Amino acid sequence: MELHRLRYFVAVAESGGFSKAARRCYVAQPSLSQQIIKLEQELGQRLFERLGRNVALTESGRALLPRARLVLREAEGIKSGIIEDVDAGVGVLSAGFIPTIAPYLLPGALKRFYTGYPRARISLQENLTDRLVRGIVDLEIEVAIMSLPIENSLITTETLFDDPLYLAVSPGHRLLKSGDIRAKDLKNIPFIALEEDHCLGEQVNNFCYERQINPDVVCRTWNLSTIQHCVSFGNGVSLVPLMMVLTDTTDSCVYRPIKGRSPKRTVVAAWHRDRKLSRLAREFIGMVKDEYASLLERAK
Amino acid sequence: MELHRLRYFVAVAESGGFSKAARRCYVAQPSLSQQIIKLEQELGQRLFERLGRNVALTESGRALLPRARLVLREAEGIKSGIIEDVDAGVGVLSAGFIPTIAPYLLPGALKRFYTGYPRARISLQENLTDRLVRGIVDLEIEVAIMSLPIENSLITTETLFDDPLYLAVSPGHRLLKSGDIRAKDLKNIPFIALEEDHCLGEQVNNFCYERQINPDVVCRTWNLSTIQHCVSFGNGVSLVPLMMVLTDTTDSCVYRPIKGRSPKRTVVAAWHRDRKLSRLAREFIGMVKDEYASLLERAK
DNA sequence: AAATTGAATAGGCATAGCCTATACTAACTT
DNA sequence: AAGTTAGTATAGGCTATGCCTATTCAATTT
Repeated sequence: MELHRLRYFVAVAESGGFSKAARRCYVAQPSLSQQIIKLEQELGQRLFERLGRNVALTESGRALLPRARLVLREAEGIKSGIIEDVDAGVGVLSAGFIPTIAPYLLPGALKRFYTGYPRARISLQENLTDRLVRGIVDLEIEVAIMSLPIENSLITTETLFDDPLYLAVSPGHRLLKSGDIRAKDLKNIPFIALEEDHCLGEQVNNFCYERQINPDVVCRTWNLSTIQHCVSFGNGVSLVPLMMVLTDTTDSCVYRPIKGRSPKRTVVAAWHRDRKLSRLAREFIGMVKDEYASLLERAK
Repeated sequence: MELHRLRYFVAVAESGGFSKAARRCYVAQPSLSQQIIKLEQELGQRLFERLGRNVALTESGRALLPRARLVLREAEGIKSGIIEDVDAGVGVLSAGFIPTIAPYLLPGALKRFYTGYPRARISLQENLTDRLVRGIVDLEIEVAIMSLPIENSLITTETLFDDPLYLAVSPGHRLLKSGDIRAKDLKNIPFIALEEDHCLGEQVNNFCYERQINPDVVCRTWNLSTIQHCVSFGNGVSLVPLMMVLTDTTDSCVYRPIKGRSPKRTVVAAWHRDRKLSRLAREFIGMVKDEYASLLERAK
């Protein structure tokens, strides 16, 4: 089944003759006759009744005509169609988030995205950094929102913002009584830590190591919200990202910045070095950034 | 836009690589690469990002994929589709009727047809014999229901039935008092005739001429129902086809057969000599015949 | 009967698509 | 770090397909 044969067929059916159809298609009449014959052979059906100088569709021909028109219309519309689709933001974006960002930025970013591009869809993956990196390299993920460092020369990053880490304590904790809190104040205080598989856990670890704090880790967990609950129950303190602080609507914990060289993580968008980001991806990155800015704004 | 390029494109998109796609399509990898490049040129859009051994769809590629699948699916389904359609009686039948048959047989035949072939459609033309003949010769009409004679060597006919002509008189007409009615009884009686452009008018004319009746034609009309009304008002008598008699639900006229060599017309299906009738056409012809038989049956 | 119109057939030609061979590149191994 | 492997792109030759012209055949028109 080839398209030019369908084109010829439709031309004959519409013009009512091989010669007229040939002129319309800018080919010689024998060429067109041959192609019609081949089409008839391919379908195993006679398509026209040739009666002297008149040509009529057979029953099979009548059945073919609307189908042929449909296929041709679809095929001819492909080029304009894909351009329109891209312009209209129709498409699927494969994005990734690390678990210590997703709960806080994804909901708002998603809302912005679907408002701006109602015909687009997102295929989302929430995973640890190394899995996301693998996904990017394997071209399964177009862009991922994660945190530095990323050690992979195949990956390009664009920094979105710095997310400071705040100290989370239970209400009435004794640290709250002493004005500003500094890194050294954390020494020998019961500490709830995130598993080191998470980059955030690693980052907190490094911070403590650099400041020569040896925290008294009473619990390691996989989940920031678990940490939050542990802290609120007075089991210890922790360092949590500002985006979590800003989206915490409970009053179960009290959060304080760390004075001095305060800890932070750098949030980036990451994609394959050699890949040109799609429009949807670029827009989405911007929306994640906007969402964080809007969290800060609302907190004022 | 050619189909094999779309096939290759879909294969690459689905298999995630040019080599794998080439194996799937049973072509060499370079051939496939070339066709993809040509497709990209044709669309003016890059469809894949080639990154080392990985291949990913671009935004345009993602937009193309569902469209390409659609076109291919439609194209591949054409052959089976038209066969199914023909089997299922999907299609359009171009049929013709002469005006002195259509009102009496068409409604019933149509009902049978749409019951038996709900997905079929009829394109109908009601016209005088010579126009229908022209339509058949020009292949605009596949089959026409009309009456002999038909003088055209391009046309084949199949006789469906003989339709006797009955005498129509007003109730209480004096002819009713004298037992059987014979042709000679019509002499010098006011007569309502059909225009001779209608074959029926011609046929009645011939009948009278052959029997050496010289009817007193008080009115010539174009329409059998006008004749009926004229007769019922006592303006004269007429010869009308039995199918009209059988479908007349009023009691405004009384109908009587003509004894002796009674007049009749022969109703036939006519089509182009060299044309093979479609299944729908053959079925339709049968239904017209059935409808007449059923009129006779009901009248018993 | 001659002329005209239109479809089918025959045969040559050009090109599009396919093939093999090879180059090039990236990623994985040792 | 160098070699190996897997995969895509490029080059060049070949074939087959589609197109062309010329011609034949059939039917209708003049």
